[in-house]
Amino acid sequence: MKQELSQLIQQTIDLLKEAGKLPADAAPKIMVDNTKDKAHGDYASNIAMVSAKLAGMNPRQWAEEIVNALPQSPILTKAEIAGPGFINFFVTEAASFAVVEDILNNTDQFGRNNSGQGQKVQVEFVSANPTGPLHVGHGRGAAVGDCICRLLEANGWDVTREFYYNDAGAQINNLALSVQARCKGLGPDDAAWPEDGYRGDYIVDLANSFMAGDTIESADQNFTGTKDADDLEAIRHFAVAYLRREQDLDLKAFEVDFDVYFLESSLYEDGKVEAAVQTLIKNGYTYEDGGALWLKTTEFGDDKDRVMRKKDGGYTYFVPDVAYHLDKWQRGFGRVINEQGADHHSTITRVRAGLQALKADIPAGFPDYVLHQMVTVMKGGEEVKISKRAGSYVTLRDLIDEVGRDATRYFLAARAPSSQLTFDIDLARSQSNDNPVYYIQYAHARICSILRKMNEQGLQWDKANGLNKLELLSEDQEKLLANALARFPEVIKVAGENNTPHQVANYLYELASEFHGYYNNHKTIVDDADLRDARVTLTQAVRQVLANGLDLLGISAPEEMISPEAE
RNA sequence: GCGCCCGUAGCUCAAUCGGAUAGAGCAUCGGCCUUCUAAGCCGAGGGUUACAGGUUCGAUUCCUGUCGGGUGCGCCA
Repeated sequence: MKQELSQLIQQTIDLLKEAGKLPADAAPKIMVDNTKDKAHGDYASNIAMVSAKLAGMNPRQWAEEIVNALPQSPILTKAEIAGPGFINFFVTEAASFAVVEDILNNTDQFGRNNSGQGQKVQVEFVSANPTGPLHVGHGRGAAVGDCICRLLEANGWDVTREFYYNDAGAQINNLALSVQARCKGLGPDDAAWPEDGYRGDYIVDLANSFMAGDTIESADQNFTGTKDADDLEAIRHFAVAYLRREQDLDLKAFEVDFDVYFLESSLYEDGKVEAAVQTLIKNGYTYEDGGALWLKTTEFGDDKDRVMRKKDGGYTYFVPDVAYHLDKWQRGFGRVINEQGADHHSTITRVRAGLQALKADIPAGFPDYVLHQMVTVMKGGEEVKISKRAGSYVTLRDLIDEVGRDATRYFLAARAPSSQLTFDIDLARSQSNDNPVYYIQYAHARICSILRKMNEQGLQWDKANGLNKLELLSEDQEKLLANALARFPEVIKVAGENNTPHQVANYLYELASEFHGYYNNHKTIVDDADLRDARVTLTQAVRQVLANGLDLLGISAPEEMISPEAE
């Protein structure tokens, strides 16, 4: 609808140019918005205010010129000038309800577009170190990252989901030492306990498993505990495999799947780290100082240069990161999005600087970053800081166990990533009107129940008849519902462009609210078969959009709700 | 000290690349269950959008500064 109106305005602008009332080279940006107040019509445009200067008139006068020049259109009943110069469009019932047929014809494809044109995009998210169970922050990354992927797919992109494992380095060493200490029966309070060792209960389980000779089957390797507490190398491999499996199970419970698991260690094995370093040296962006090798990141906007190779000969973490992102680029991903916690912010400049210094024709802004802020978990009015299993943090599994997958996904994805998030466990687990997840799902279930109820009464929904009789929908709320449905494609587009899945969540809440209001005020199963078919048809369109939207969030669309009493 | 994010109703948050009278939910108060699921609906009160300037037809949104909260600032990852 907005598209049609935009075209109409464009035609009008062209006519006015021909009439000499606008400079021929004027190209004002045409915007058509939904109105917030139905007294302002169905849609509004600010075109007169934007282009008044070009026409040398005040906005209201100019709006009149535009309205007078508007060509006849079958979708328009009238256009009014209001406020400082808005043009308010009132569209016909037929035009408003046309979206219903569109939805029912396109079913699960409705709202999607092909603006990505099948181009490859890679999204890296979660990327937790295999040193413990996933925590809430990883959960937010998983929810936001997965929703971003779903949005990109809905916008026609060819998406690869990737998880980067830091399976090398000091943290893993620390992990191995911690497990070894547990294998030897030591606890965090013992003098011989490794400094900064991992203290969580899962380390005990891990040590027991190793000493029991368990076999760990993870995605790409099997490892059997050697029961030898002195074999640190065996412990290291076993621990990584064990925790990778644990994280995989967490992600599975969250229904987040990855296409590629990329191991940091493979960058060393394949010589890609060394190759990147040699290129940086060759390009003249490095120097030695104090026994270390430095990268001149200041030439690319950093506030100081960074050490690449430490005095002990090892590389700092961002060096394999640079090699990794070069690899992404070489794999043909013209667009890469990294979803990670805001505490990794400092890496952005370094990685981008390193990529530029490689002189590989990588665009300066590559890759894109979506950073999410911290999550605070509340329960019983108090902040929850620890879980038994992990010790120092709340795990993703804790949340899923407490409130379920759907609610966890919703709450972690329903806020702008750049905002700090308070996760209220009591709210998320409440099966009541307080809880937006259930509110949206309930709207979907209610619509499904309409068909069930009709079936019980021996009535059939005649879809074709319903589509023919949409003109019978004369209630204000019906038109508002249709206008809300028509917004869905734009929500997908905007949320996809901005990597803001929370906009989908907000939209669904609004749509559900519109529906509940309509449902309570107007009976759907009425005696008049034509009106009944028309109303059922409208509600089925609502159901379809709710289902499509919930799918974008990775949340189920139940056909009926389990009543609280049944639990 | 420097970088980044944030500051909107008592609380949790929205506000469609700058649009009309800043919206929801919770909480508070008042209505609605012989009627398709009351897990719901309708209504009321509640705001100097932290503060001060600037840009313009118009600012919660953009710019500058101040204050406040968070986070990062290692030859750790």
